[in-house]
Order: sequence, then C-alpha cells, then structure tokens
Amino acid sequence: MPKIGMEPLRRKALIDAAIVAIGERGSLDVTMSDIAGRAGVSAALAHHYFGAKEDLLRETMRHLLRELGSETVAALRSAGSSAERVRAVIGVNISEAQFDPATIAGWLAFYVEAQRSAPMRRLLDIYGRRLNSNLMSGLRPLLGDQESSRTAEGIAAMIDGLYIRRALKTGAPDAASAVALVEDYLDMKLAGGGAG
Amino acid sequence: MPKIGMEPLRRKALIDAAIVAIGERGSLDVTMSDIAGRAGVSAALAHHYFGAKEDLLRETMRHLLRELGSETVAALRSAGSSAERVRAVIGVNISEAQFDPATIAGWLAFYVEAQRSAPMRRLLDIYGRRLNSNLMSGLRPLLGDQESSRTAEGIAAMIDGLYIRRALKTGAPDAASAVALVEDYLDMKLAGGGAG
Amino acid sequence: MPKIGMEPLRRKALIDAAIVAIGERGSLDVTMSDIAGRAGVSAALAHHYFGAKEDLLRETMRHLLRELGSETVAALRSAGSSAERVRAVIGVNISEAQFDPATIAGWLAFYVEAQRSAPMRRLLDIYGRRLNSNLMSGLRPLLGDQESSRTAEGIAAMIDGLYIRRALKTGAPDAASAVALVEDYLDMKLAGGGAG
Amino acid sequence: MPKIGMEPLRRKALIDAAIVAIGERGSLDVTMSDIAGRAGVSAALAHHYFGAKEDLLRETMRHLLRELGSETVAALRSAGSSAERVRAVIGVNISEAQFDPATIAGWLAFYVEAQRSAPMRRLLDIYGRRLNSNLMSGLRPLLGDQESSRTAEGIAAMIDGLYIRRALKTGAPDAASAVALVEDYLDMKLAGGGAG
DNA sequence: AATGAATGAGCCTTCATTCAT
DNA sequence: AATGAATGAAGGCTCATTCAT
Repeated sequence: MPKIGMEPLRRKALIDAAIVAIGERGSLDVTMSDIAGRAGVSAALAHHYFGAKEDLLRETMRHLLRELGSETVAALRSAGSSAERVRAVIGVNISEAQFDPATIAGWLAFYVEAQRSAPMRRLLDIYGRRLNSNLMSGLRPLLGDQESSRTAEGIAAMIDGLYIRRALKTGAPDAASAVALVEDYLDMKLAGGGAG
Repeated sequence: MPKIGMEPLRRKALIDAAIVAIGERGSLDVTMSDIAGRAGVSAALAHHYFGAKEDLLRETMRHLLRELGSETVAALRSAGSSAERVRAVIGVNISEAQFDPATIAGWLAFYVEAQRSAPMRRLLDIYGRRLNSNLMSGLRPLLGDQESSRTAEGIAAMIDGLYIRRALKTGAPDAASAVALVEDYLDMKLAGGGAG
Repeated sequence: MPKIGMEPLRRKALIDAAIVAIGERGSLDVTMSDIAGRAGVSAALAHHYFGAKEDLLRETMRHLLRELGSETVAALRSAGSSAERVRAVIGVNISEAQFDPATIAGWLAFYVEAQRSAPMRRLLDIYGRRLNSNLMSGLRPLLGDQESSRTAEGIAAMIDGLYIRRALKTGAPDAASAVALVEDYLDMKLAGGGAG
Repeated sequence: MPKIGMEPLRRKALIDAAIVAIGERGSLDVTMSDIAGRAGVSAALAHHYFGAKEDLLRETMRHLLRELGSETVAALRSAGSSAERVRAVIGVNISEAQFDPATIAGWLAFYVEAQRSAPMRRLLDIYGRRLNSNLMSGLRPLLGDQESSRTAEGIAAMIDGLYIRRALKTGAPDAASAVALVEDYLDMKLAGGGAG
C-alpha cells in the first residue's frame, strides 16, 4: 500500500531538522539541502511540503512559539499566587528546554530575521505581547499599573539579554543562575524597591 | 586633486558603508558590491584594501569596538564617585550614538556571527570583559565582591536585552527610558536590595 | 524519455567535452562554462556531478589513463614474443587514437599540471611506472637488466618527445613515422648496439 | 640626478623574474604582480616597459632562445670533427644550465603556450629549425641525407622527451645520464645501426 | 622613472527552485 | 509520495590594465 499520511510526519521531521541545523549554524543561513538531508529526504520534498525556504523557516519559528506557549500554559496552571505566576513565566522562558544552546540560537536567528521580514516580526510581536501580558497579569495585583509595566519591561529585557549571552556560551550563566538573576530583580521590585 | 594617500580614506569610507549596509539589512548578509557601491568605489577596490569580505567585516567590528571604547574612556574621565562610574558606563552603552538602530543592528549581527567565527568571538569577548571590568571597578567599593559580580551580570544582561529589543523597533524604549530602566535596577542594588 | 540514470551519461559527456576543450586550448586553462557548454549542460550541473573543476580535470586525466591502459592490455594479449610485447607497447602509445592532437594536448596539459598538483603527479607516476614495467617485461629476456633499463628509458623519452613535438603540429611526424623512429631505436638495441 | 638608463636594467630584471616565477609555478600562469614583485618594482612599471603581459612573456622566451643560441655558438666553435659538432649540440641542450628544473619548466610552459599563440609558435619554430640544422650539419657528412634527417629527428625527440621527464622530477635522470642516453643513440647510428 | 589608485571583465562556486518521472 | 535532473541568478574573488601624479 502506498505510504499514506506521510505529510504530518515529514513536516515535523523537516521542522525538527531545521531547528537542529539553525542551532548548529547559529543563524538562518542554512541550506534547504542541509535541512532536508538531516530529515532524511530530498530538498525537492521540502519544497513540496513547504513551498519556499521562507515558509519552512516561518513554520519552524511558529513551532518554537507554540512550544513555548504550551509550556507557559502548563506552568501557569499550577501557579497559585500572583507572584507565582510571574515566577512561572520566568521559569518557562529560562527552562532547561528553552535555554539549550541550539534552541536559543534558533530564537536569536529569528530575532535577526525579524528585522527584515514582516511576517517574522509579526510572529515575534505575538510572543512579545504574550510574554508581556503574562507578566502583567501576575504583576499588576502586586505593583500597580505603572510599576508593573516597568518591571515587565525589565524582566523581558533581562531574559532577552541572558539569551543572547548564552548563545555565545563564553562564560554565560546556566539556566539556574539565569533564573536566579531575574528573580533577584523581581524580588527587589516586590520588596518595594525601584523608582516607585 | 592629489590621488595619493587614498588608502585611509577609502578604508574609512568602506567601513562606514559596511555599518550602514549591515544596519539596513540587519545582518552580515550584505554583498561586497553593496558596501563598495555605498562607499562610491568598485567591489574590486574593497578587496584590494581589505583582502576578503571576512576581513572587512572584522575591521568593521573592530571599529565599532574602538568607538565604544573611546566613548567609555571619555565618560569615565569625568566620573567622580564610584556610583558615577557605573552610571557612566551604562550611559555610554545606551547613548544616543550607540543606541541608534543601525549601530545596534551591527552589534547584533556580530553577536550572531560570533557563534560561528572564532576571531569575531574573540573580539566580542574583549568587549565583554571590558564592560564587566568597568562595571566592577565602580561596583566593588559599594557592594563587595560577590554582589558586585551579580549586579554587573544583571546590568550587562539588561543592556544586551535592550539592544536586541531596540533592534526590532517594535515598541522598544528609547535611549532615555532604557537608561532609566537599568539605573533603576542599579539603584535598587545600591539601596541594599537583592539577594544580599 | 526517462529522466533517470543520467549521471553516468552526463559524467561521460562532460569528460569528453573536457578532453575536447583542453585539446583545443592546449592547456587546462579552460572554463567550466566552456566544458559544460560543449556537453550541452549548464556549468552548475558540471559542479553538481563533479564537485569542483579540479575534480573534473582529475577524472578526465584518469579517463585518459584508463583508456591507454585498456588499449595496452588488449595489445599485449595478442603479442607472442618478447620483442612483440615491446612493439605492442610502443604501438599503443603512438597509436592513431593516442596520437591525435587533442588527446596529446590533453596529456601535455596534465604533464604541466602535474608539476604543481600532487594528485595529478601521482596519476602520472602510475602511468610512468606502468609503461616502464611493460617495456621491461619485454626487454629483460632479450637484453639483460641493465641494458633493458637504459633502453626502456630511451624509448619512454622518445615517446614523450614525439608527443610534445606532435602537439605543436609544425612539421611533426605522423603516427606511422613516429612509430618507425622508435622501432628503429629498438631494433638497434636488439641488434646488439649501444653501450653494452 | 634623475635615474637615467634604467630601462635595460628593469627589462632584464623583469625577464629574470619572469623566468623564476614561471619556473616555480611550472606554467605561464603567473601574475604580472608576482613577476613585478620579484623584480622589486610595481606591476604598472612592468606594463610601462613591456606593454602587455603577452609581450613580456614573449620577450622572456626570446631571452631563453638567445641564451641557448649563444651557448650553442660557443660550443660549436671548439668542435673539430663532424661527430664532435653533433655532440656539442647535444651537450648544450642538456647542459647543466639548460637542464635546471626552473629553466626546463619555462621551456615547457612555452611549448604549451605555442599551441595557442602564433608568435610563440614562430619563436619555437626558429629554435626547432636551428637545432635541426645544427644537428644536420654534423650528421650529413657521416650518414647521408636520409639517415641524417632521421637521426636528427630521433635526437631532437629524445631531448624534448628528457626535458619533459625532467620537469616532473620523479625519477628523471640528471644531465649526465641524459646526455649519455642520447649519445648512446648517436653512437649506434654512427656505428651503422638503424634502418640503413 | 615610477607607482598607487582604480576598475571591468571573467571565473568558480553555491543554492533555491522547478520539472518530469 | 518522492526524487534525480537541471538551471538561473548571484556573489566572492582575481587580475591585467589604465591613469593621474
């Protein structure tokens, strides 16, 4: 019987391969042949399923976003207090899964690409807004609108900064220390520090 | 007009053109022709003066580093207290000059490239160590070794994070707000907040 | 028409085209585009099948060697006496097939290239050793070790010399005269002439 | 005072540099910059004195020919008998001076170029005719017209063959053995061997 | 006499993409 | 469903050559 229902499998394999390839190379500057080869198929098939390279990359990014999204939902579900919600969001963004170099390299590459590609930027905006809203929902009950906003911004910046530093590997903190650094910032805020 | 002594002028023009091109494109994925064209010369001349594309890019990065270095030295010179030293360093890294989108995009592009290119990574390491040492020299008298180290790390991460967010332009803070955000963090630390 | 199994055909066509191109030009200084064009394909395809220009050239030389090898084997098979073996080897090296200007130009070009390229030199060494061993196997029973060695050297030198003179076309002898010249040398040796 | 009469010095230096460069590279595929650099001048000056690369190369070849010519004249002057004349010609063509690898590589390179360039071919033809006439003038009194012609051809072929083998260095005979090989051929001819 | 400055032309090579099977 | 075949377009790099000084 002819192989049926291969499409989802192939798409998944290609996206996974793309993540690995991008992770290794540290940028989106990977060839379709390379990705397809890692997925065990021909480059022509990759085009067959995704259209153009750009589409495959966009799907890959979407995949990363979706994964982060599910992890976040799961983490928030078991968070009781407002503070716990904030910590959950921080924890997910700097979890072992997200903080592995290949994944980080992927994120970075997409950040770079987003400067040029509107669709990519739109995807990243979604992520940004979601992160912000998740942080705000935990912070607002504790700090008020203005300070919450400021704090969310600080946390987000720190996370992004830790990502980029981690990507370069040189003396970058591991996930645990990174989380500690951000939570330390949060703790100071919750303790009433800051401009407020 | 004399046709002699063009080399330094051309090198400068080519490096400036490279920064602009990289800034516009948001990555190192620019062509020699593009860069040379912006500098008003042929691609062949760019090769004549720099050898290979890689060399031109490395020189460009070196230029960025050197500029940041001079600004830092100047800023530190007029800093009186330890706290002022730290604020000076923050101020330079998020100065109008450094925080302009094209320059930032250049930095980012080099960060990405550093994942793959050892020479680039070495250059970035220099920057990282210099930033850290500058921060530490101001923090240590105020916070002690351990907390200084932590704080320096936090500040550096925040700066990098603000850079990357700024590169995407979407709703990113301007230089002034960015400085305020980092100084807020610093103030809390100096006020005795944090893990200590 | 089936579009499968083109590889061996294309490889053959490209190698043939390379021989013609090199023959016309008289050196390896031919472009991939030229070769590909003669084979009726794009330059990109030539790269697809051979990797780099160097590889195509090496394969081309290997092809020349292999052809000479087969012809030699065939000729030796029908050689009865020792003397006939020697004549067979001479005949093959200066056969109509080998003595055609394009083929000769190819050989010459490879000789030149071998001065610079170790892989090419290795290939030519194989040819040299094989020619010598073939000549020796016929000569040794008739002339003894030392004189055989000398004679083989003389024959080989004469053949190479005739090749190079033929390549220049100007007043060079045709295959028949060339063979006669070498056989004349051989006959004198067999008749007891020379230093012995 | 302005440097006067530099022209002949520069021309000589450039031609010498060309010989060295060609000898090292084993072909005419050398750059004007390389040659000029070896001569201690700019590439522009080489053009100033020679016009185009082709002209410099032609002059270089002419120089090689002229040198061989003078050596031949000198050698013939001290040759008494006809046989000695022939040996003198052989000796000059395979003298230490002519048989050094760089010079040989130069000759070979010009042989190759002559396939394409009419002017080069004309120069080589001069050499060929001169060699033939020199050999014939010594052989004719001893062997008669027909056999002389044949013998001259054989000697010339052997010399060319020894050159090419020498260029590849691999197990090629030194000048002395090479001379011995050709003289052995000559001796057999003079002793009455051959087709006659 | 001599050279730095500058370029056009050309070549190798890579790669995304299409197509027929 | 899958792939080998094939190519156009583009980029990096080299080099002979010209020109103004």
